[in-house]
Parts: sequence; C-alpha cells; structure tokens
Amino acid sequence: MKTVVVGMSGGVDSSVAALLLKEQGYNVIGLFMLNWEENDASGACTADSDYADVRRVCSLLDIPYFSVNFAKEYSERVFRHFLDEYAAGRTPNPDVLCNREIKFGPFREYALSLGADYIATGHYCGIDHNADGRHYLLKAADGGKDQTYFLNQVTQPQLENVLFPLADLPKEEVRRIAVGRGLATAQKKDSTGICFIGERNFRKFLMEYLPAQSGKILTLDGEEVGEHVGLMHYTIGQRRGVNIGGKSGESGRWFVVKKDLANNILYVSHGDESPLYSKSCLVTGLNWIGIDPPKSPFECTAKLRYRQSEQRVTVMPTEDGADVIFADRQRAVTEGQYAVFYDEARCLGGGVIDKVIY
RNA sequence: UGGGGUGUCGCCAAGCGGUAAGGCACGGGAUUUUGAUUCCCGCAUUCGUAGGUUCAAAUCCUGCCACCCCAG
Repeated sequence: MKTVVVGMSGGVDSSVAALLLKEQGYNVIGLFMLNWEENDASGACTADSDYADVRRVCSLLDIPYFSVNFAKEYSERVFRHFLDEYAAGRTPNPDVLCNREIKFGPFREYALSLGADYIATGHYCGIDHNADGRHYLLKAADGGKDQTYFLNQVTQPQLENVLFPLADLPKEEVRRIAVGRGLATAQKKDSTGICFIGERNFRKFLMEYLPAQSGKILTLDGEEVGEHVGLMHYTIGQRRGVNIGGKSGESGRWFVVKKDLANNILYVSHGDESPLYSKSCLVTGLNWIGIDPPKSPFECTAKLRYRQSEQRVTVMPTEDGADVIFADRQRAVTEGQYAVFYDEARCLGGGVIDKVIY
C-alpha cells in the first residue's frame, strides 16, 4: 500500500482531498503546517482552531496526523521578500512564493521523510506525470477555482510524487462530499486573504512592519487632489480607499494609476481609466513547467493577475527573462504580480512582472 | 466700504411652493488562498442662521452670518 502525506489546512478542500485518497486505497497521513505564529487577544494561537478541525477530520477518517512548524522558514523565505516588495512600491504575491518556498519545499521534504511515497494538497489543479519523464501542471476542471496561478513557480523536482485529488472536482462537488461524509469542515467558509496570515486589516498589519510616509496625491496633470497615507498602501488600478470625493461637474471615480517613490507621490485618474492600460511587460524570474526554456518568441495565453481570464500574448525571451506583448491592452498590470502562461489545459509556468510598458 | 454672486450629506450636485434626485467618498456584505477590480446594500425628518407669509417652503419675503468676484 502506498503512503501519501496530505497537507491539511483545516479547510474543506484539503479535508476532502484526504478523504478521497483514503477511499482510493492509500495509506493516508494528515500533516498540518504552522507558518505564522500569532496569538489573539485571549492568548490563544489563531491556528489552534484550524488544527482542531484537522484533528476532527483525521479522526473521522481514521488516519494519523501530525503538525509541523515552518514559521521560521516562512518568515525568512516568504515574508521578508513580501515586505521588501512593498517597501519597493510593488504589489507582491506571497502565496506564489509560499508554494515554491514552503509547501513544495521544506514541507514536501518533511513529508517524504515520514516515509511517504506521495504528497498531496487540496489545490484546485491537476498534474500529469507523463511517460516522457516530465511533470505537467494542469488547470482545474473547475475554471472558477483554478489555482495554477499560485503554482507557477514550482519546479519539476518539486512536482515529483505530487498528487492533486481535486483536479476534476467542481467546488460544489467538494462541498457535497464533505457534507455527505459529515466532515467537520463541510460548512467552513472558504479562507481568503494571505495564506497563513489570514484576513485582517491590511493597512494596520503592514504598518506594524513598515514605516508609512504620507504624501501628496496628484492627477496626471499635476493638480493636487488629496493626501495618501503611504505609497505601500496602494496598488495600481485601486479605487477604494483613496478617499477622494466628487469633482466639480464630473461624476467618475478615482483610480490609482502610478506611484512615484522617489518623490513620494501617488498619481490618480478621475473617470478616465485609459492610463491604466498597458501594451506589454517585462517578466523576470521565469520558471517553466514541463517545457524547456523557450529560446524564440511564441504565442500563448496568460494571466497577469489571479482570477483574470486568460489573455492572448506573445512571449519574447530575453537575456534574463521575457518581454510579454499583449494582443489587447491590459488594465492595471502591476509590478510584483506574476505573469502566468498557459497552453490550453497546461500551465507552462510564469515569472514576476518587473516592469510595465504603457 | 459700495455693487454683484453663492450658501442643500465629508466632496461634487439636482431641486425654483407640495413635502430632499444622482454621482463620488465612506460603512457593511457578496466574490476571492495577493492590499484590488466588479457586484449588492446602507448613507441629510433636513436644505448657512433667525424670523415672517402660506393648508403646505430648500424653494417666496425680511434681518443676520459666511465665503467668492468686481469696484476702491
């Protein structure tokens, strides 16, 4: 009997993943991972209730479970970079790094050290361990939940021995299974927010780690229209939170269109969103999944932000990355986010958006 | 100080005698394993202020106050 270690977060998805593997005849072990240590007002660790759910589910499934602490690794390999990016005025995506640096890194190694033949997660995506020796990352059947965007940085060695039990299941089906089997996590609300840090007042959270410097908000014409609370608190394309009211004679909304770190100025546009549209971007830190690094230009589809529909692009490899030319101008492409490439059902990998060309 | 104009929600802004539109902002929610975007809901018993006319006023009249513009 093959042994598989399932990364369990205490949510429905990983619970059902464990359940399915158990039904498929694997020797299943649940592994809960603590990546962020913080106590709430009453002194209780905020991850305790999640681990409690993991225990309930594992008990019901009659499988052993363990807990590991990767808080130190998370802090050094994900969170630090996250803060550096904000300090640089960019908009990082820590969850992409969390997968490469933690879940498919130390976590995977630890799981295998337990004697596992496979490791599995509750990600909505699929994998094809092809006879050609390559591991192809596939989009989830449930397009609305597909999470390959967050896995664009995982490497071939990291994908070895990996199973994604939820590949073909719509979210509703996962819920249905959980309810049908009486899993404690069946009705649990989907988690959102930065994984392992969770939902919280983002501004206050960031301010605990980075100094904020307020400054002027200007229009592209140079008119002063307000004051910002620190450039790190804004992202390109953002509307809410800018705190600027009506403008004489016009009824549009204000959008963040540019950040000038050197002068600590936030630029906004009223009504007109055209300044947000760009024609290409430079991507670095490329990781290719299941294909050799391209040497010549090719066309494919790409997501420039999670939950965006795929867009047609041309990828032109360069010395240290690629120029990605958009077939149609794209709105609010943001430095620090990832450009993730697709070829039909396959996710080809991706890289960090380093510079946007308007 | 003369002459003119304006004062309606934090910001724009309708209304012009019949019992306070709308937009933005803001708050809440839905969606979402990245602060967004998008969507839904909420948001002035009150119209600078004090009186008066009227069945009825933010809308008419009068005093006062504030601000703006032109004169000087």
